[in-house]
Amino acid sequence: MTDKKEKILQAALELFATEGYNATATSKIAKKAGVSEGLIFRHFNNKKGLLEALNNQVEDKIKIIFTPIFFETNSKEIIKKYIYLPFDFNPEEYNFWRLQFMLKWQNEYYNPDKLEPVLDKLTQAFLDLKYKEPQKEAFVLMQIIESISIIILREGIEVVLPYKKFLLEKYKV
Amino acid sequence: MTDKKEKILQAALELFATEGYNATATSKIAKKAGVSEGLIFRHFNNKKGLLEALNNQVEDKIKIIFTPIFFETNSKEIIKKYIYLPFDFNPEEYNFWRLQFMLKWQNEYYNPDKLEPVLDKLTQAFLDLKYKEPQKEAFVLMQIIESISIIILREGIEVVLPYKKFLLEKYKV
DNA sequence: TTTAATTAAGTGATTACTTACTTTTTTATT
DNA sequence: AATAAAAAAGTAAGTAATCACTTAATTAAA
Repeated sequence: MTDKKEKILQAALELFATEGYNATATSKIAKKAGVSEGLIFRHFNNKKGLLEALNNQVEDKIKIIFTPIFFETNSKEIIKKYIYLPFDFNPEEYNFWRLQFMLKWQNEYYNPDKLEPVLDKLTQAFLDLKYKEPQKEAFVLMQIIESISIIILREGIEVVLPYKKFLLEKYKV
Repeated sequence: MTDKKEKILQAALELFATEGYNATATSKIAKKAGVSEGLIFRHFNNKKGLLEALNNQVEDKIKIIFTPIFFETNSKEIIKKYIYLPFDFNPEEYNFWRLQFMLKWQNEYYNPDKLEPVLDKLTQAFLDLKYKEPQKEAFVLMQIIESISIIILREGIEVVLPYKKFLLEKYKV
């Protein structure tokens, strides 16, 4: 990937994540990236291609984040590591995840199955820990962690920092 | 409010909630409402005015939804009624709430204080029920209910219907 | 010397919004 | 109740600005 192509992606991500996809003009992206507007279309065909290039990174990033959990065998550790997730987000990637969460509202990009393996892994853990309804426990915990992720991406981590300890104690992990 | 003004608001709400605010052209709203485009600007000054007119309804609607909870004195009933909330959403108002949740991603319209009285009421209930950290319990429950609300608005109520019973039992209400 | 990267200057289509005008409703006066 | 005047509701046909995207030429790299 050339230097300028990278710059374009970076500028697009920042603008899409803060102003929204439709509100971001390609001219603005070019200006921010310090390139001519035409270069965007040489490298990415059209505006949508830009968004898709950003979206193509999501599977890799999800994999990176969840790999330590998938390799964990101790049930309490699985839940513990999962609770840690949003608090360990790399701030440099806030924009990336912000965009992903925003896109959930555009049906075209919404795929609820993406996190099914995670649900399964958590369900196994709750089952092992003798929870009565492990699948539902897993689902609810995922909703809590998703909510906290969203708050962090929108308002920063400070507001929800106390809930790390609270959740760890609540689930006794 | 005249008949056509109402039609414009209704069309705008539907389009904003499904396609997004920026992706919706005023010409499209006029077409859907069956009025001339100019009438939109006569009644609402500009496109943003349309959005603000819709947003002005939110305080009233929040009040309507939460009033039964605020008048409840029995702590278990408070939590019970709160858990019921998303499952009792009026489908005719799905678009309205969908738009509200979408707008949360645009900083301009995001106000986290709006639900503080609800947090207080739930905190009181958890305190009364001898929970160790009532304020945090209230916060987490609110996140769960918000997540479930979002799923209902995006995918329909069927997917999360089993969690009604599950949550009621989890909180013993 | 061929290929790829890059740009400046366009393009037609669409955008939010305006203007000038007509129609309908409300108000005031006989 | 009838009528005239004023105000509000509504429309058709614009407008300039901006949009995503293209073209033709230039520069740099392989």
